Formats: sequence, structure tokens, C-alpha cells
Amino acid sequence: MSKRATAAEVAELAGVSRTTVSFVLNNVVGMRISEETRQRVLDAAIKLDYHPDATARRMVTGQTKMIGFVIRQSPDQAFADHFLPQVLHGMSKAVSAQGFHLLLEVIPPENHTGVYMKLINERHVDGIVLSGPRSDDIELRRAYEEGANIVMLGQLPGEKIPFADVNNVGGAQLATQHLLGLGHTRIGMITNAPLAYTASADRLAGYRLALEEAGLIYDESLVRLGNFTMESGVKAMHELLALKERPSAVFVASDTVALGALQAAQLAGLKVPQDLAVCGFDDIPLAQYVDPALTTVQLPAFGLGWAAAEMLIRMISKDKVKNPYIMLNTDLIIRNSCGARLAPK
Amino acid sequence: MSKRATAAEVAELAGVSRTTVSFVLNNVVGMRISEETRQRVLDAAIKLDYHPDATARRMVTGQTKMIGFVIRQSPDQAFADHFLPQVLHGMSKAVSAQGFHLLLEVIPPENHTGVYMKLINERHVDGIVLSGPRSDDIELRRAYEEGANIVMLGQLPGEKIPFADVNNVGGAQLATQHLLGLGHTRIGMITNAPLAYTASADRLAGYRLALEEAGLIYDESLVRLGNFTMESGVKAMHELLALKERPSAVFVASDTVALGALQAAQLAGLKVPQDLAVCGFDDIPLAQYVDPALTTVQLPAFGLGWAAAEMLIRMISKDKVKNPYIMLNTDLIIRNSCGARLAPK
DNA sequence: CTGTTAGCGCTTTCAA
DNA sequence: TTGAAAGCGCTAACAG
Repeated sequence: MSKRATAAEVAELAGVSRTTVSFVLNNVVGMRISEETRQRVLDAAIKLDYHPDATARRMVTGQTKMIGFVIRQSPDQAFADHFLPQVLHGMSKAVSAQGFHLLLEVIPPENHTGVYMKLINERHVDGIVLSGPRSDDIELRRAYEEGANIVMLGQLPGEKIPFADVNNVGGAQLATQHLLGLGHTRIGMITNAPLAYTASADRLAGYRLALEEAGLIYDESLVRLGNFTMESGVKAMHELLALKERPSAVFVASDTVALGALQAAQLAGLKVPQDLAVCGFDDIPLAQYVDPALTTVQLPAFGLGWAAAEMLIRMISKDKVKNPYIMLNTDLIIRNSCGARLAPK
Repeated sequence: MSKRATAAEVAELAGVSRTTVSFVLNNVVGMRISEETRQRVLDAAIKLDYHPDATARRMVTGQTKMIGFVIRQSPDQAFADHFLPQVLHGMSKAVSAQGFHLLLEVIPPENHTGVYMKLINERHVDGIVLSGPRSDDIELRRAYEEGANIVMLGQLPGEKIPFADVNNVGGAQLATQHLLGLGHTRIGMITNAPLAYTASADRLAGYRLALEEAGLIYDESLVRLGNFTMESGVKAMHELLALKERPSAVFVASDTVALGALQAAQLAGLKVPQDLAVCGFDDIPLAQYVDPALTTVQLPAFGLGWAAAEMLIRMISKDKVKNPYIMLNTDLIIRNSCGARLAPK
């Protein structure tokens, strides 16, 4: 790696001062520099293969032009998921559009305390997007109160830290309404996870809301708790089918869990969607390949990443953020598992 | 965000010089500092909530302690894939183990020239891992020749730039040997992509090698070209099955393509594995869920990311790199599509 | 053992 | 229109 050219060398070659070089290269407005000088500087910069040193610039501007994306979930889970990569893609897009860079930090599960705060404290980044925030994160709250630029991916109940999240209530409503529209009146639900998870509680709320809007009464006996896994879906569906009066449709708030539910239904000799309609949530890649292809709710992963990064950069730049609490809507993807399209293809 | 404390302030509070502060906080060896002084410094640092400024440190050490991961493939494809996230996970692990950070840069497809070189030129990072390198990348070669720290993810034929790659030849051998071991002698192959792709050519070579090692002659009429997609698998398998003497087993060098091949076989009324054995490659998540579950070759994605980052950091640290050309072996995952386990579970 | 001092490469007032 | 000069916060060589 040959010696790097500095601005001083460019100045010397061009026969001007470093100041002028800086003005020309940064296109500083208000400084009217003669076309001839400007050209000399540009030529010299090219001849010397000059590139401004980002570190030196950071030093003097006090800005890193970098945001951190901190993944606090279990990494194995996070990276196996299809959701996070899409979010990453969205963030990367937003970030580069603003001339920023993206620092990716994965917190190992062993790490309890907010190690990621070092990113901000040591000025590696100007702000962070935090994926998988936890309610018990004291450092997080303190950092926020001290004015750190933080955007959470997903909300924490009762927290005033800016966030970007999926509208889980709305998505669940969408799914339930679809089932209602198909004529079902006895609709069961299997949650994606225990209700301590906000997303889980919200999806249940959306289901309930849709039911009540349709004039039906919410019947807790038709609800079972899933637990992220296919197995939990098998079990839950099994229980639902054992009811004296079994539901004619089931909304499962997670595709993975729905896969298990589908298995259980088939095991019970039921044809989906003819004998039982099933609607999922998440639109995992597998959803379109299973038989029957799963009708489900698609999450705006890319948009979520984009929005979070965009808002963070706004905060960093002290731009107005009209609403620091972003909720993105979901789409219903209609396939074959609810009977809306009985003749596939 | 309150004012940041500087080392000078810590020094003042502790009643020592900045040098001493630096020595204590960095645990510099050889400097024997009195326990009492050390404690005073530490206390002062804590009281002031002092955090060293990474930028200033970068400035003076000349090291960013940061590596860039540049994704040059189409982002949509890259992030839809399950492979890249795993690689990312591996890199992140290696990077943080060495006290480095990871800068993620996604090159939009519109961008022809090596924009990513700015990362190195402007000293945002100490080196980069380049995913999806291209043979026509002149900037890449030049940067390498000028001594830039670069590791490619995947190799370029005839290129001497360090790389980490999957042993595709070995993996294909593994798959073919498995089929041979099951007694098949007429084994077809469908490639994952056109042979211009190194990985594709290598997998074909591995297939051929295994055949010849077993004393069989390589028969080109049993080979068809896939093209990344399920559709190409359908077509290729269709042709193979139309042969006067059809193969009894087919090695498909891509799970996605194999999914299509499976469909074609079922369409032709063949039962897999009873009537036809099919072996895939990649171990995509879907592979274990299809029916029959796909026997396939698993790629060491995590290890690849880890190895690439590890090597790059070694290069940056001027450590010895025993072998700058890393080839990681694959594993055969035996499921049900080849008949090795006719009675699943 | 501890302090003095000289930069790292750049931006940016302030003068000329 | 251009130049001189003051730092940004830190590390590390060199003196005491």
C-alpha cells in the first residue's frame, strides 16, 4: 500500500493552500474560486490519487456518518429468519442514500448488559437501530434520556423511545376479516408465542377486534397459545379439533406454527381448506410451497428497516421527525389454505 | 447528550498527566504505575463517565479496527438467500472476537465500477471481504496489487487474490458417491447454473470425478444444465426422464433446481426415492420440509464467513497467513430422497 | 514511575 | 479569492 497522498500534497502540487483544496474538493458554497484554480486542484488530486481520510474528517466534524444496527436477539435465530435480512436490506438502502454507512453489531446471548452502548459512547457511530429491545434494559433507557440517538425495531410497552414496528393488530384483523368474509363464524386462533411478547398480544387483540367488529363475541375457549415452533402448532390445533364444537377456520399468528397446525389437521383426516380454513402470519418463504399454499399476512420487512434507518438519520441530523413512532401496515397474501381460491392456478 | 469527558479531564481530576491516563486505561505493559495512581485514574474515569473516542484513536493509530463486508450480488437475491445471513453471522463472530467491527456495504446493481473501493481509499475500513466478485473487476485487481487487504468470498478462476470458498468439487463427489454406494450406476446430473459459474463447473467436475473413481465412464448425455430456478429443474428432469434409458438416480447441484426436478418426477408418475433417487445441493431450509425430505449437501456458510473475516484480520495485523486460499468442506445430509432411509423415522 | 511534547489529516474561522 | 493557523482527542516516543 503506497503512501497516501494528503491534502497538503495536493495543495503543494496545485500551488495553493490546503484551505483552497478543502474548499474545492468539498464544493463549499459561497467560496468563489477561480475556475482555473479549481481545475488545478482537481487535476492534482487525480494525479496523486488523493482520497480524503474519513477518520480525519470524523475527527474534526464530530460526526461519524455511521449508524449501528444492533442485533440483540439470539443470532442463530435472527439469521435463520428471513425477516432480519430484509430489514438489513432496507436499512442499507436508506443509509447509503444519505451518505451514511452501516455498522453491524451482533450481541452474543451471553452478554447481558448493554454492551452495544459502547458503540455510541466511544463514538463509533452517530446512533443505533436496536433490534430485539428488552424491557429490562436499563442502559437503553438511560442512554435515551441522555439524548442518545436510538430507534428501536419493535416497540416496548409503555416506552417513549422512538421505534418502527409492524402493525400487528391490523395484520391480525386483516387475516380474521378474510376468514369472516369467507363465511366463517366460528374462528379459532393460535398465537405465535406467549402473550408476554407484544407482537403476540397485539395479534390476539387484532383477531378479537375483527370478531367484535363483525358482531361476534370473543370466545376464549377457541384460543390456544403457540410457542414459535411447529410442534406447538401441532399441539394447539390438536386441542382445537378436539373441541365438541370445533372451529371451521383457524387463524394462526405465525407461519411456522401454522405449518404444525396444518400437519395436525391432516393427521386428523381434515382437508384444508375444504374441511378447515387456516390462515397464517409472516409469509415465510416456505408458505408458498406447502400444500395447500398458505394464505398469510406479509410483513413489511424492507420498509421497516428503511423507515427505522431513515428516522434515525433524521434524528442525527436534527431534522424534524414528524412522528417517532412508526407503524407499518401489512398485506394479506391470499393463497389456497382458506378456500378463497378453491381452484388453484 | 451532555459534554463528553476527555482524557485530559480525567487526568486533571486524578491529578496526573494525560499520558498516565492513556497508559492506565490501555493497560500498557512495561509501564509500572503505582497501584494507587492507577486506582485514582480508574476512579476519575468512572466518575466522569469517560469513554475514549474511537475516532481520535483511529486517527493516531492509523487503524480503523473495522472491516467491510461488501455485497456485490443483487441485494434482493442476496438477502432472500439463506446463505449470506449465515456468512454474516460467521463474520460477525470472528470480527468481534478480534476487537474489530463490521461495516456492511451493499452495492446497488446499477453501480458498475468498484465504488466499494472508497471504503478502503478513504480509510473507512482496514480491509474488505468481497462477496460476489467478478472477473471483469479491474479496480479489484488493481487494489489488490497496490496491497489492499482483500479477501474474496468465492474464487475467481486464475486470480491470486486471497479467497475463502466452498469445496464444490468435494461436495459433488460426496453426493455422487452416496448415490453410487446405494447401488446406482446410471446417475444423471442437473447443474445448478450455466457452466460459466465456477461453482457450477466445479460441481460437475466433482460428479465426474466420483463416477470415474468408481470405474464408470462419464456420459455427457446424462447431464443437463440448470439455471438457478425450479423451472429449469422441471425442464431438465423432464428431458432426463425422456431418455430411452433413463437414469435411476439424479444428482441436482442445487436444492432449488432439485425442487423442480422432484416435481417433474412426480408429474411423470415416478415415486422418489423408490423409482428414482434424487440428491440436492445447498441444504436450503425448505429441503427438510419437502416430501420426500431432500438428501443434500450442506454448505459451511457460517464457517466460510468466519474464515474469511479471520484471514482478513490476520492480513491486516500482518500476521502469518499460512494459506490464503481457503476451501471449506461440505457435509452430506442424508434424508429420504435417495432411499438410504426407506423407512423414515 | 510520570510528565512533555509532537503530531495524525482534516475543516474552518479569521485575516489578508 | 486565497492563506495562516487553531484545534478535534488521542497515542507514543522521549525525557526526566
